[in-house]
Amino acid sequence: MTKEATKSARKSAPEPANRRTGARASAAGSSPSPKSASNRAERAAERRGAIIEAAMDEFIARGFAATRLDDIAKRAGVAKGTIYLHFKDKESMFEELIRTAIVPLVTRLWATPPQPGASVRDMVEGFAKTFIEEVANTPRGDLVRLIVAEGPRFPEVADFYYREVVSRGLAGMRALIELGIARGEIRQKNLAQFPQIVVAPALIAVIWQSLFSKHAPLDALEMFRVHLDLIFGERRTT
Amino acid sequence: MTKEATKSARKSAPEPANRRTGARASAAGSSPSPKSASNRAERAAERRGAIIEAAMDEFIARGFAATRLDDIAKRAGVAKGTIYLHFKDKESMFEELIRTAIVPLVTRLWATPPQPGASVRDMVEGFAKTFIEEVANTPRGDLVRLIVAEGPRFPEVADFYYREVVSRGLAGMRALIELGIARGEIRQKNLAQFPQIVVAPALIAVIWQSLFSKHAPLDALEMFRVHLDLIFGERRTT
DNA sequence: TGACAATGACTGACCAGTCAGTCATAAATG
DNA sequence: CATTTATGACTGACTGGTCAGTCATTGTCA
Repeated sequence: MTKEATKSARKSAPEPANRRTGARASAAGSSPSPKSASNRAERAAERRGAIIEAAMDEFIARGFAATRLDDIAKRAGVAKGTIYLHFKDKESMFEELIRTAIVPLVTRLWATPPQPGASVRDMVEGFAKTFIEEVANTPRGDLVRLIVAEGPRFPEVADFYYREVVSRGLAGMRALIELGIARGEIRQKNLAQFPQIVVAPALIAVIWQSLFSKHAPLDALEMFRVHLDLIFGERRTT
Repeated sequence: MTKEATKSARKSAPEPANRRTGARASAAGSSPSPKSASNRAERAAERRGAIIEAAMDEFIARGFAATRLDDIAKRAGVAKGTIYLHFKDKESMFEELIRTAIVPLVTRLWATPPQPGASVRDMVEGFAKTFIEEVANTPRGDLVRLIVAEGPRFPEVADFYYREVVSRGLAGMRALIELGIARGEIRQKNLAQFPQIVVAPALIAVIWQSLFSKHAPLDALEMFRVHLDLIFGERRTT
């Protein structure tokens, strides 16, 4: 080791890159005071947010074990001790992180406009479109990969993910499939037993983007459409 | 940390379980015995094998960063220094490990009896059956998860995996799909563009087994059959 | 000013990688 | 063969660096 330590630059992960253009800095500024966050509680919340965001980036880039709290602190623009004012320890920080990140993600996904007149296919496709645009093709997708990666070592996280995302998501999808069957849009009745099948290409897309996209880019949305053609029958106009 | 260290028992991962029945212990006895490894080179190879196996278990259970070489050594019944007689360092050990584990895995998978008279569906189903029985429902499946987990941090591994498994596997699947289309077994012509779709449920199965099977067991093979029904049309007799 | 927030130097556990020494085996010798 | 010498696989205590978590000190708000 010794000098290896220096070789691959001990910098934080890849880089903030797209410093979330102060969006949050002002986000806290819902208060009338124009002079940024002068209020104590506000500043604290702001810091906490910065820590969470920084930690997210680092954990995604390096995984749980290889992430250093010093790096998180540096990236968040905060001293290491500050982290411990907000989180008990590294482990619970990780768990809480995932939890707080998933909720808005799922909310966002289920916020699809109901569109009463739409066909089931359109609903599923709209859902997929949102997922691919908002998750698979963005850093959020890595969150999913992170859960797959660390899940077995963090049963709490895996359980939470199963309860809040997987089981609900599959239940919702199953309902949609049953609706599709009832309406005659879907032939294959057994499909309702395995909603996973409908969702599978979405997961593939997430994994593909973070592992192989540099070797062979994947048009995830088009792939999903072909998949839907299998389920609902062709409809391509192209 | 402090006492945390003790809490979750610093034991190795889950357990060696099948102590390689003292093969070596007896070797120390009278050497003339032709059986077991009495020869120097043989013993070395045996040790190397034990290290690889132990390392595999540990890496799968804990991920790269959290795995301790002391644990690998202990599990392999070898001193830590011995590891360095066989591998340059932890990182290259990990890479070599994956490489040596994948080759036989892939070989095994492609060793499906060609069965000249079989339909394309039967071929794909046979392949899936092998995969699910030999990979998804066994510890080998965790190897796949390990690659997904560590891939981004080990570009070498990801590249290797793409070259040796993904691109070949998809090419083979594409050929099969085209055959299916030519034979009229498959309607959906666009499917050949995305062989990933055919394979997707297999990957889902692997991930499901290691993350969620305790919450809700998944009959992977049945799921795959339903998926094939989508592609080839129903055929269920059950 | 008093109370609380933030800091970052510090501690101690931990662990990858090393290396001087051991000893079973193989080769050389009588 | 029996005995001595050479080999190198194997060992595990040790080193140097790293990093999670602490806490005395310093800064800031109300």
